[in-house]
Order: sequence, then C-alpha cells, then structure tokens
Amino acid sequence: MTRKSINNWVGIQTEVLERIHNRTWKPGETIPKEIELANEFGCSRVTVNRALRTLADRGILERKRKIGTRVALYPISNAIFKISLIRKEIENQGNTYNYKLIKPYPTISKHQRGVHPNITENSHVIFIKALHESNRKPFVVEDRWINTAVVPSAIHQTFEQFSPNEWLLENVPYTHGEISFSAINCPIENSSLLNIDSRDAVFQIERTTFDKEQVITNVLLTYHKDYRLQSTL
Amino acid sequence: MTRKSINNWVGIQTEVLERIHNRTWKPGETIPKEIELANEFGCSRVTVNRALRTLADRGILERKRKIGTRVALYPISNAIFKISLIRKEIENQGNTYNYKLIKPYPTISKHQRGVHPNITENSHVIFIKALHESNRKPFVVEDRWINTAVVPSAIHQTFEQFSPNEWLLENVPYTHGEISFSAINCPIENSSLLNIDSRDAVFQIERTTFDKEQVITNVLLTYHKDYRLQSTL
DNA sequence: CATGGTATTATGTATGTACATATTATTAAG
DNA sequence: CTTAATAATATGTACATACATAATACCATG
Repeated sequence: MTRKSINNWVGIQTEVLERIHNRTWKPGETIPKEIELANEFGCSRVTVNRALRTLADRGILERKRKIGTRVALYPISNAIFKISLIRKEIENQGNTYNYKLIKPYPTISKHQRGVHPNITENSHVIFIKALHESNRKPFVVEDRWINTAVVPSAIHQTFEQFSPNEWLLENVPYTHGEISFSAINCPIENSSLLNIDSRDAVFQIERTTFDKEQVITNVLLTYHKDYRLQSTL
Repeated sequence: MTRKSINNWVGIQTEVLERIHNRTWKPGETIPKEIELANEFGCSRVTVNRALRTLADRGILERKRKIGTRVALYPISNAIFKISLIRKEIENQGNTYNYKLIKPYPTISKHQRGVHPNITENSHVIFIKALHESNRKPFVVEDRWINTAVVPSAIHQTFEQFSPNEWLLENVPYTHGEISFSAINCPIENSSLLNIDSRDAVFQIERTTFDKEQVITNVLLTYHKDYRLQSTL
C-alpha cells in the first residue's frame, strides 16, 4: 500500500479533519505525534506543525508540549462575528445608508445609563444619540458616551454629518474591548425612533473599548425589530 | 542609533500593533515589505511573515501578493463566541445543572417550526423539547428536530436522562453549521416554562448543523429573561 | 521515603534557502 | 492602438536543521 503523499499544510488539515470526522481519532484521544504524521504524509514536521497548530487555534485540537495532540473532548465551536462599521454593514447588503443625529440628548437616557466606574469626573463625558437608517427605514439606534479625558478632540465634533461610530473607528485606535449581546423590551424613547411598539423585543449590542487601561467609549446599539446576527460554525 | 533586535514573532507582532496604534502606520497605508522589516528587526523574513500573517488573520492587516501589506482601513474586530455544551456553560459559572424533558412535544411548535427544505420526508424528523435549569431555575428551552435519515440511532434515544444537545455533541460529528442570534417576545408556550411573562423579550439562538450537504439537526434555544452573551474584542 | 536534580520527550519557534503564485508593469507583435 | 507575451515583485509555502520550552519520568541523595 503506497499512500500518496500530502505535502501542503491545507491538505494535511483537511485529512486530519476527515479522520476526526470519521472517528478514526475520537474526541479525547491522542493523535500520532508530528514526526509520525510527517513520515506518513511524506512531508516535513514543520508542515504538519502548521496544520495542527491552525486546528488548535480553532479549538478542534488541544496541544501540549511533551504530552502531544488530543482531539478536543468538547469541540468548542467558535462563532466569529465580524464587527465593523454600521454604514458598511448596511451598504454591504446593497441598501442605502442614512444618518441622523438626535438632539438634544434625552435626559431620560442620561440618567438611566451609568458610565464606567473608572471615570470619576462626569464633566469628562459627552453623550450622543443617533439613528442609522437602511433604505430610509430605521435600522439601529446608537446611544453612546465618549470619555473626553482620553479623546479630547471629540469635544469639537458635532456628529451631525457622520456618526460617532464612524468618527471613532477612523480616528481613535483602541487596544481591546468588551462586547455583549442581549434582548430587551424596547424602551419608549427608542421605540418611537425605530417605529415599533414599546415592549416589542429588540436585539441589543453593548460595546466598550479601551486604550490600555482607560475607557474610550461605550455604545448601546438597539436594533430594529427583526434584526438577526448571523454567522457560521 | 542601534536598535535592539526582535527575533521572535510575538515580539514583532506587538511592535507592529504598537506602530499601528501610535499611528506610525495609518489605516490604509502600506507598511514596509517583509524583507525590509526583517532587516530592521534583525530577524529572518519567515519570522516577520508569521507575525504579519497572524495579524492579517485577525483582520488588522490586509496582504496581497506583489502589492504588499496594508493597515486595514476599517479594522474589522472579530468577536469570537465559544459555543459549547449548555451543561458546561452552567457548570463553568459554578451553578448546578438540571435537565427536564418536556413531553409530549407540543403540537403548536410542531406546526410553527419549519424543517429544512432539503428534508423531503417528514417521517424522517423527530422533535424534542427540553428545559435546562441552572440552580433549579429555568435557564434555556431547547426546541429541536433531528434528521433521522442521517442519524438513525437517534430514534432509540428517549432523551429523558440527557439532552439532545449533549447526546449529539458527543455522538454525532458535524462538518459545518449556521448560527444566528435574535430577540423575540417570548411565546406563551415557553414563557410558562421560563417562568416569565409572555411578551417579555428573550434572547434566541438558532443553530443548524450539517454533515457535508445533509442537515443533521436544528435547534432553537430560548434563554431566560436576563441572559447576556459576552465576549471580548 | 521524600525531595531535588537530570534526562527525556513532544511541541514551539527561528533561520537560510528554494520555489510557487498572484498581480502589476513592461515590452513585443499584430 | 490594442493585445498578448514576458519580466519583475511581494507574499505564500515547503524543507532541513537547530535550538527553546514545558511537562513528565527517572534516579540519586539525604
């Protein structure tokens, strides 16, 4: 039996996936070591390494020095969501994008929304409320505050022509962030903007971004009624 | 000026990130080519390659043969959600897990939920409804159908001791899947199970998994009222 | 018998080299 | 002037090799 050799890492990756899938290597089991696989496939260990490393990055394999490579017992599927510009998201669907600044900022939301604990001076925070439209229909309400202690230039922006979402992404780099998804009954203030009934269920995304340890901004995105966030596994 | 050399790919990665962050290389700009960076950092091109490739995988850089490497104009942040076992999710929070099969399967949901278009024979589908509890409180309702044409062994399972979620993940491998997140006003059938008012907003995850081209299963997860899905950027 | 040092092992990474590939720029043919 | 052939270029990948590192197994010493 002469096995045809696989000498590219993508090929090895698919072969390994196939063996996991057809249960040659079962969940929790240790698979042959890199050198053995390299011999079998007729390629170098480095090539096998890259294939296995990539699968480990995807959570399909678990690797440890001296121990070896195991098939993950509870294969953690990663659902990856690409978070980009709201305008881009709408335009990518082939729809026309429109933007409206809501002002003045409603006092209700100002009191309802807490700012991050490590912002002591309230004077350092500005609030913005805006509506993003897709094909002239309400798409998402952007409720945002910005820490002007970190982004002083934000004070001079009116945000009438473009959204804070857009301005910040282009002008203020961040080191890391937190994001959460949830469902709420739409508060009256936003239901009128979104043209739906209050109490209608809406999808919400909350996002906070940081520059090292300092909070840059926090945004609450309240989507239109039938919004669905989709991805693949 | 003698620059201390960086000869590991993680070091180069952080240095590149720093330069993007402090705007030495601005969004949209082309950064020096691999060989130049290799010279500057005093390391091999392969090492630079790995650093840049990893950043490109994360959407921070864009690379093209012959063109070079650019800083992504609209840095796409990936929010990665690790989808695992419901039991694991609850136990990882330090809570006790309980499981209840709801039967018989309500005729309402059976009629409301469509099966995948490529399943022609309705006789090949079984329906299951179950409740997962965290600390004896309702956590999520699992509404599922399974294509027994692909998974015949599912017919012999009663799903009284363990959930389809658990059984499928351990016994039926899948090649790929689709997932979507949304918000709905809780239907009466589930609000009683979740111990909340009908019309209360709830978070829903719908997931379909495939074996090559065949649909294995579809599940609709309806979470308790205050559920939040969190991740980092 | 505990404990600390040492050998062993599998993966992790760095390097020089070679060739592959996608894309653009240039040149030649009509 | 258009078009096809060709050169040039930056990234993509494969390989042999060498050494680093984490985790275990083993052994020696008290």
